Amino acid sequence: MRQMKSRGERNFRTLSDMARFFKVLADETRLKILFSLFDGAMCVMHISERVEMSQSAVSHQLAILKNADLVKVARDGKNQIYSISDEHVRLVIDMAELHVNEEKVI
Amino acid sequence: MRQMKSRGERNFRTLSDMARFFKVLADETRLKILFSLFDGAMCVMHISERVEMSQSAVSHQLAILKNADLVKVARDGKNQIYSISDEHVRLVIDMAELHVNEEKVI
DNA sequence: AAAATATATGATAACATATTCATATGAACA
DNA sequence: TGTTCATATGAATATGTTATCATATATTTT
Repeated sequence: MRQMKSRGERNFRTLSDMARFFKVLADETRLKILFSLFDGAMCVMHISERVEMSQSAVSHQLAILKNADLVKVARDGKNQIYSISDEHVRLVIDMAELHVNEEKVI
Repeated sequence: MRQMKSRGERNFRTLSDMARFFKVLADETRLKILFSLFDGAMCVMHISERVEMSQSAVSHQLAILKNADLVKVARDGKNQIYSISDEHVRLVIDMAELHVNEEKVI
C-alpha cells in the first residue's frame, strides 16, 4: 500500500501537478466561485452577481476551474450552467478549514 | 522566551485568508520541502540537498512556510533545525493527493 | 579576535497571474 | 435573417512571485 513508502520517496513526480492543483485554489475569486457552486449549480451571470465580479473576470476564472476539472458545464439554452465536478475539492477545503479553525492544544 | 501565536490569530476569517493558505502550498519547491520534513526535522543544508535547490532559495521558501506556521525552527549550534509545526497540513495534502492520483472513471 | 560555517535577507530580473476592455461566438426569438 | 441575450476570449496592463546574486548576521572554532 501507499503508506509503506516514506513521504519523501514517493510521489515526487507528481508534486508539480499537486502544486498546480493548489494554485487553482489559491485565489479568492475562484474560492468564492467554488463556495457559490457548493450551494448548487448556477449560470455565469448568477455566479457573477454572487461573487460581485465582472462577467468577464468570472468567465476567465471558470475556464481555469474547468480546466482543472473542478467544475463542469452544461448548456441550458442561452445559459451555461456550472457545477462542482469533483467532490474531492470539498474535502480539501474542509481539511483546510479544519487546519485553521481547530483550537491548538499546546 | 517567545510567545506562541494563538490559534485564533490564524483562523480563516475570510476567503482571502484561505487563498493565502493555499498559495503557500501552491509551489513545487515548498511542497518538496514539506515532504522532506514529513520524514523528519532537518537543517537547511540538508533540506537544500534533498530538494536540490540553492541554500538561498530554500531559506526564502522556509521563511514563507514559517510565516504561515506550517514549519517551526529550533537552533542547534550553527544549524537551524526545521520541522513540521502543523499536522493538519498533512491531511490537506492527503486530500490533494487523492484528487491528483485518482483515475477519472466515467 | 579572526576565520570558518550555517543561515537569512535585500535587490533585481525573469516569469506568472488577474482584471479590464473590446470584441467574438453561439443560442434564441421576433 | 437580424437582433438580443449569455458567455467566451485575446490583448494589454498591473501586480505578484521566484530564483539568483551579493552580502549581512549569527554561532562556533582556531
